[in-house]
Amino acid sequence: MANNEELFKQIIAHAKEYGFIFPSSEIYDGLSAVYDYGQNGVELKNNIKQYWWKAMVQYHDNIVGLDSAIFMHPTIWKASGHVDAFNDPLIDNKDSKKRYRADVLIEDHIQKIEDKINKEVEKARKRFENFDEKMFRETNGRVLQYQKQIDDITERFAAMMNANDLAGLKALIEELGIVCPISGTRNWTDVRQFNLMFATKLGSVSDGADTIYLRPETAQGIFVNFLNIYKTGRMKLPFGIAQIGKAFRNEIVARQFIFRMREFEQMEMQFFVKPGEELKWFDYWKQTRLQWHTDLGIAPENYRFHDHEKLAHYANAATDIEFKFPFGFKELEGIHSRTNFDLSQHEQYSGKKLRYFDPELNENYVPYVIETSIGVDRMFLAVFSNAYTEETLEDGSTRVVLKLPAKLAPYKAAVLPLVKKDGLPEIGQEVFDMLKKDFMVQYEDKDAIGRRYRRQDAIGTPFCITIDNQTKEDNTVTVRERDTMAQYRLPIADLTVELMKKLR
RNA sequence: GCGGUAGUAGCUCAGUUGGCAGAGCGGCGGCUUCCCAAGCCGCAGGUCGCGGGUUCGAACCCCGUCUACCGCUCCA
Repeated sequence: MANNEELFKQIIAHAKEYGFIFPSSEIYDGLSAVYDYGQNGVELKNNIKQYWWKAMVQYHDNIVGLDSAIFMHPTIWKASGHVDAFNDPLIDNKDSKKRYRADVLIEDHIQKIEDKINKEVEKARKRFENFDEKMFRETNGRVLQYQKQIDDITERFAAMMNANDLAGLKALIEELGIVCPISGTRNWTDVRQFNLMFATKLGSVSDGADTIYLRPETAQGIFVNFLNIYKTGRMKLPFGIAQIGKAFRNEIVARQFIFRMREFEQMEMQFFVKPGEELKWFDYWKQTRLQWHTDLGIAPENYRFHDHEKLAHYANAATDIEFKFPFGFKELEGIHSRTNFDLSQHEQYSGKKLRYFDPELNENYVPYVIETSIGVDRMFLAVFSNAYTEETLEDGSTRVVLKLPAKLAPYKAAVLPLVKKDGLPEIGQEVFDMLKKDFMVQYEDKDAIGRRYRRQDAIGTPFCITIDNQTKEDNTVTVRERDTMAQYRLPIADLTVELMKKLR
């Protein structure tokens, strides 16, 4: 495990040293869990997005794209459930260092009192023949006393939750004598609210509802545009809407480099299907998405499905594609069967009909949805950490090479005159000018050739094109492959076509 | 948020008891070189994470703080 920690640190250091990822605001001491993508990182990231967009939008005639705004009407987040779900009051026990949801602690306490009532009922049932449970519950003194406690607590608890009275919740927990199940003490911190949505203010929304949120997921932008795209695109079920965009979550703890950031980017596709067909399509997307990953040439054993046992309230099936990161298998992509929950919620909150008219059945209904959702940054980390390789060569020397899938590499080729004289740089410039129209290419003529190869290895450039004296005679160049270091000669005129072939 | 560990040049790291802030690699300008880093010459690059305190004097001691990594916790 220590080895993996060391490896992860080296990967992070490499990402910085070679212009892939920098800590945000670094000259001001940085900003926790925010990162910037540097000159090579932005290329790799863009290539990942393009690979996804092509696979989803370009290769499916029934999937279209969308770029919805980050700002959205605040009611959307009430409809989606995020306003409530992202507002948990949390409290820590200072002795056990464990954190709990304050509302859950109180609910558990209420449950304990209910258990006591049930015990009384069971005792009585054994004692009396012709036991009338309803009568007993309504008349037994001890039960009534317990029930009164429950009613009191529930009433005050509900009022506090509605009023967002955090100090009151703490007082209630202390008053009820709730102890930490681990430490057994009542040594609690104050109750704090962790709202996982970032709020900001918009100038003029009616009725003082001027708080708006930075979206915590891109999916809702798709749902609220369902009708627009269905109508204007003349879409027929099943069809999908794909979107790539930033999302923001005020994570309590954001950690592990770019794995969990406060500002991150998602690639989401919502696939609308006929009710009853959702599980068929769920399986289809499960396989299709896994295929997308393994098509990159990354070993399949780095991936596994993790099917959810406990489903969210809106889902009737869910799985994660997990990837073997340097710190273990973690979620890379989620595939969820979200039923018609989201569209139904938006129907209810907006008062608009979000329905599909099915010409075959001659009736309309709210479509079901299969969601595929992958984090761009997590994909970046998966590809990057998988590519990072330290090799010892036959002659005992070492090299660090990023074995990136060629189509994702920041630069596709480097043009390198073998020496900086004899007219070779001039030819190199011509080759560079020819290739740059179709590919990201680098030209470099400083330092010994071996050193330049190593530099290109370190940023994952799959091909190095070397100009030598023979080039002047027959217009051929050496192509050197990154992973094998094998070399072969090609006519300059064939370079573009050959590169295209290799990058498909 | 709690605990542990760390922060000195772009990177990796030395820095003795408190006494002129260093090395290797890398970068830049040259030289050399016809195929895989560590040949030669030269140059640039630092408020020792930040703030305060102790001291004649602080990279070093004390306090605070920020950031990162690991563990706990959280993750519709």
